[in-house]
Amino acid sequence: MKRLLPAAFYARETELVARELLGKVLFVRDRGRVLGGRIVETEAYGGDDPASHSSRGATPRSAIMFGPPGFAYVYFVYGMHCMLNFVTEPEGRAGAVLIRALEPLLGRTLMSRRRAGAPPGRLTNGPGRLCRALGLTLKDNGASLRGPRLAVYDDGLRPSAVRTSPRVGITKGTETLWRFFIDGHPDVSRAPENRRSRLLGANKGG
DNA sequence: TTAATGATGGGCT
DNA sequence: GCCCATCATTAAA
Repeated sequence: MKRLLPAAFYARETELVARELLGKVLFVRDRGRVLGGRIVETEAYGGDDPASHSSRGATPRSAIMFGPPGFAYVYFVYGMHCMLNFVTEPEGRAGAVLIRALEPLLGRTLMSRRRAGAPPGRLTNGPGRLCRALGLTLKDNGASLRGPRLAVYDDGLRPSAVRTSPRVGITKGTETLWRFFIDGHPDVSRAPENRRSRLLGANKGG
C-alpha cells in the first residue's frame, strides 16, 4: 500500500499535519536517481506565531506560506543551511511544517557522498543536514509535493509512539509544544532533551 | 545602503 | 561545551 498524499492532506491545521507527517515517506528525484527517507521529526509554524516567518505578514520570502498547500517552502539560514518546509492550511491562511529529520531509505550512497565526513547514522538527523543530503536548495522553493521533483507518500506504516516538545532553536514562541517526533527513533535530531547533558540534568533530583 | 538577525551544524576541546 | 562560519532577508536609514 502506497499512496501519494493528496493536496487535501496539507490543507488542514498545521499542528495536525505536522503530527500526521510522521511516518510518511519523502522522495526526491535527482537526475534519474531517487533519494528518499521516512519523516521522523517535524515542527509546526504559522499564523501569528512569533517564531514563524508569517508572523509579520506576507513578505517576498514568506508569501508562499500564505499560498496554496502542498508545496515546498525552502529558505536559507545562518549563511549556510537550507530548511525544508511543507506549506499547510487552505490558501489565505499561513502555515508550514518544518521537516527536521528523516530515516534514510533510498539513495544512501549519494547522501553519504554529499554529507562527506558524516557517520552513516547522522545523514539526515537535522533540518540542515537533510537538505544537504537530499541536495535541496533555494531552487526547490515552491516545488510541488506531488511530483515531479518532490513527492510524499503514505506507505501504510504508522509511528509507534509520537512525542511532542517545544520547538528547537527559536527565541520566541517557546511555550507551545509544536515539535513532533517518533519516540526513541535513532534518526531524531539532537534536540535539547535528547542531549546527554539535558538528560542528566533532567534526572537530577528526580 | 547598511546593519542585525537567524526554525544550524561541524570541528575542536 | 564552545566557537564560528557565512549570507538571505528584513527593517531602518
